[in-house]
Amino acid sequence: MPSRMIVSRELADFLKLIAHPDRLRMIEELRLGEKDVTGIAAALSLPATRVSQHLAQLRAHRLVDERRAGRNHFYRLSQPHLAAWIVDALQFVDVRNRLAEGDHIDSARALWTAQSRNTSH
Amino acid sequence: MPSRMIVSRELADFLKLIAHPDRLRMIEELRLGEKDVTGIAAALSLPATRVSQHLAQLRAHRLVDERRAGRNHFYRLSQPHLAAWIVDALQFVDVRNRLAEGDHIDSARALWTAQSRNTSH
DNA sequence: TGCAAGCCTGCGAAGATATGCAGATAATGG
DNA sequence: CCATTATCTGCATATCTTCGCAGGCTTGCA
Repeated sequence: MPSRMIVSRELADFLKLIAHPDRLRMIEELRLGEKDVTGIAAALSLPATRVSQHLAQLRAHRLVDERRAGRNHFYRLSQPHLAAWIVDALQFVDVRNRLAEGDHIDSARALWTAQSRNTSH
Repeated sequence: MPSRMIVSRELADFLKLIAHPDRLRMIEELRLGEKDVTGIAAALSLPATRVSQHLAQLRAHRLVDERRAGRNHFYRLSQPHLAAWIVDALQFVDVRNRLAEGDHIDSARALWTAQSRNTSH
């Protein structure tokens, strides 16, 4: 049983799970703490249905924990370090784009690295 | 222009690019140095055509560098640190699987972390 | 020059993903 | 109870990915 094949499949599933612009932004949105579905949707200007569907996927893979309070469902990262690990990936994104499109990446790194809450997405 | 949207798209593209079992194994295979297409295919027991197609994708995003010597094309990671960053992701793969399926993940981490060359894939 | 080895690309079928919409469930406040 | 708010799920369509196969290009060598 080639364990490397099994693990590479699991790893690929995990990477596919987070390899979506909305889900990446959602993960970074939860970086500093929990937030409910409507709050996430509003912060990212996405339809709540879509956010809920993405959350279902993250939930299925145990990437987020859910807490219900009244009719609101609050989500948080089950492993907060995930957000930092993702930001680390920015160093690998195509260098051509970085040079061509200016400092989008650096500014996003700054936004996603900042400790304080802000509203610019 | 919300730079966060732009970056999350680029980041998602990058993650999608590596989110494939074959490509993950190829990246780890190149961890310790360059290898030609046939060598990679043999090491991973994959058809050479498939390896070539995967390499074309990695090449298009500048994740690998190519060196031609005679009829052989040797590839290497353009950013060797990428392999280590990927191994770091193992900490995030679903904990249920880790508990249920034994230590596949730990054994793969050991294999992929080892400094010496070996032939067990 | 001709043939084989090593790679690459184009193409099409099969499979996987994304996403809006409609409908369902659950909690809250009259 | 009934309406409303917040969220979830099922479904159909559109879109993207994967992967084998056929064919093409280049280099090495007889």
